[in-house]
Amino acid sequence: MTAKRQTEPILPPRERIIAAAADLFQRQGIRGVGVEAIAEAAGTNKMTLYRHFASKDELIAEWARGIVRRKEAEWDELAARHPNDAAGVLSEWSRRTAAKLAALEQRGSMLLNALAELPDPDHPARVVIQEHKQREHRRVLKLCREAGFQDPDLYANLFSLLIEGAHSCVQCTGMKRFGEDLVRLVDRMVANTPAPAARRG
Amino acid sequence: MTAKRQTEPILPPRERIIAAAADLFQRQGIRGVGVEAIAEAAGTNKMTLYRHFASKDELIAEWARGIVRRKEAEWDELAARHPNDAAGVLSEWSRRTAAKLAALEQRGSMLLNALAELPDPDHPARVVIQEHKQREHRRVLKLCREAGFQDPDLYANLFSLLIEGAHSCVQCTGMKRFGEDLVRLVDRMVANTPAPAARRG
DNA sequence: CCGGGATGTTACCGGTCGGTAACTTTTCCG
DNA sequence: CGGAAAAGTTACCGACCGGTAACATCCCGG
Repeated sequence: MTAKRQTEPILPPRERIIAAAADLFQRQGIRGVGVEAIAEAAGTNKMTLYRHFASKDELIAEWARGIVRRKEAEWDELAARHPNDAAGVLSEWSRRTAAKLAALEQRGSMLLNALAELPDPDHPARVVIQEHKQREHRRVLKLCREAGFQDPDLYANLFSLLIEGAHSCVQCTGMKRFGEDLVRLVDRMVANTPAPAARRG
Repeated sequence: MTAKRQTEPILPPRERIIAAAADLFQRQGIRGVGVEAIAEAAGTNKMTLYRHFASKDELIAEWARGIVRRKEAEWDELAARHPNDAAGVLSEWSRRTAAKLAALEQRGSMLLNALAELPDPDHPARVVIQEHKQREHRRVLKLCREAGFQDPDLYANLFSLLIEGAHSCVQCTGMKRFGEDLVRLVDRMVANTPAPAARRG
């Protein structure tokens, strides 16, 4: 038995800690879970956690940075998959969002939840998330311009309101089919481009 | 000096406690403030707090019940002020929402924030909020039907997505004019009623 | 094989948390 | 005025929080 337990993935502790934190944050909330529980769930201990992260707040920020990184990579990938089709990118993004929201019931976007749980405007995670939201909105605005909307700012805000609203609405049961209706509404919005500049099909 | 301090309003402690909790919850988050701080901010002490509320969770629930009560009263008042004008009610609601969101910068809806901060599905405040959200969505759906939309379910979801999205977006700086655009979008939606049943001018 | 850095273990720190007991003071009303 | 209910005061409880010190151990590359 030289190999202790290879059942556990051989991921380095740092990434196991972030993965465990992501899981616990989602189920119990960021402030509802202690560092000890995170370390234990990661199959390690508090000391190792503090060797990799200066503080719990920094761990939270790093966890948020990972989510942001993946989200922006997905935007990039989507733009590459639909070249010269800004409307298609927006439509496909709404489709993916709806699918993701249907998968994880309750607890909408952990980025939004983190903003709600961390009111301190100087919290490292908060600035990470807000900067991401600004970049994302600029990207959406650019897409709306490329899609040829007559009022890109208005339509960019419409898109953002719909997407963020969907993330919020999953927390409240009772609103049925918000996922399908989200893509229907975005598709309807996209169909309204009067000058379908660079629309391929 | 028989009257100690009449500078403080003579509200009974119970309401002072809820008011203090509302203020602190908004500025520091629900989980970020302790009962002792709430009692002190209310000009009283922990024992009195616990004579009026069985636990912190029950205080949170009572605070949420107050918000819900006022919100539903405002819906009622709006319906009474615009009789036989469902579209006008929806439009006016978006206007009021935009004004409220502009007033309290950052930290969108405390009801949404509470859902994010209290993941436990059995938390008393959570059920209070979710039941309210269901009632509110039923009300919006009824208004959409009365307004004569061809697809009331879709438009009710659109309205909810826009409103909840606006509450979420105020947490992320950088999205400008979401308030004005919210009312523009709702008015545009309302203008789309093909059968303006009972629309008065 | 051996040495050093990365890990694991245990115990501990001060502080704060939600919640309670016992008791004193105020208030208010019959 | 009298007396009881309500409110205030102080001290305390066990549990947990984020964070650290000291030390044992493992693993891997030179």
